[in-house]
Amino acid sequence: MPELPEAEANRLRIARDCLNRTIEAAKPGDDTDHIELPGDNERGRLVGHQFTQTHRHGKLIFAGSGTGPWIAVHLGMTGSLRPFEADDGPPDYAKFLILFEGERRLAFRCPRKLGWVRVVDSPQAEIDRIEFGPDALEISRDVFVEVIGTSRGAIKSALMQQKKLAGIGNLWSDEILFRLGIDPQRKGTQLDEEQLGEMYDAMRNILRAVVDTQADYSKLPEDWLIHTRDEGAECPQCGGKITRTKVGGRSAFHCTRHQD
DNA sequence: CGCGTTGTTGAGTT
DNA sequence: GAACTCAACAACGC
Repeated sequence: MPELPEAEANRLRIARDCLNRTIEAAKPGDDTDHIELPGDNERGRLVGHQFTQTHRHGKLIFAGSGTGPWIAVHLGMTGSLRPFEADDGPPDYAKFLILFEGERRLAFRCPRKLGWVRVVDSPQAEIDRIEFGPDALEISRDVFVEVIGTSRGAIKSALMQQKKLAGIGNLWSDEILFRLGIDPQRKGTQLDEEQLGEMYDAMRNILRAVVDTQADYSKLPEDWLIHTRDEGAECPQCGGKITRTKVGGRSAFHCTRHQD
């Protein structure tokens, strides 16, 4: 589930259903080998506190308060946050559970165990520790142009580097380049200032649009790549052919006719 | 059964 | 030495 818009949709679920309720317990779920979760001490720190605020930076999700500890959550490839009622039971693959007063609970689902949960002092402390760059929806145009325009590697890889720019992953980097007609292999240093400015605008417009749907892809316009990410598919913009290649070790989909 | 996977990391290379 | 590349990680679904 997880790039910036998907993380934002998950953050919203905490903000909507899990604030201002005293935490009675926090505990690991089933089959938690090889996944990073808070230990006894960290879990104990949460008890008796409430979450009163949430925050997101790139793909990182936070919940906490002005006076207590925070949780930091990274969804990995397949993670999600699910508020639920005690009567309904936790979802499958729940790896971490927070029990609030009353019946409300929060589950961290993570079927493939590439995500993690930490107890931290503040969002900023964790963002600094991980050395993530500016959030993709917060970064200024000037900084974006500088950071991406000086990247010597593939433009797609540059957009996905969280230390340059936090929040973009494989799907939305493809969508941005598809919109602009730029080949994912092109180098950042080959793009002029005008192209970089257009990229900044496209990035913001695309991420905002996905956030607005709460990452429900079926609500996105038909001519987006997201609906056609298949080898050999017909390009919804120009009728060209969608091709899968490898860029920076990841699958990249692009139209061989209008992206160059 | 083999392959691919919306993420990151660390070792190796330019 | 910074920037970059790539295989590895875990485990599920097709």
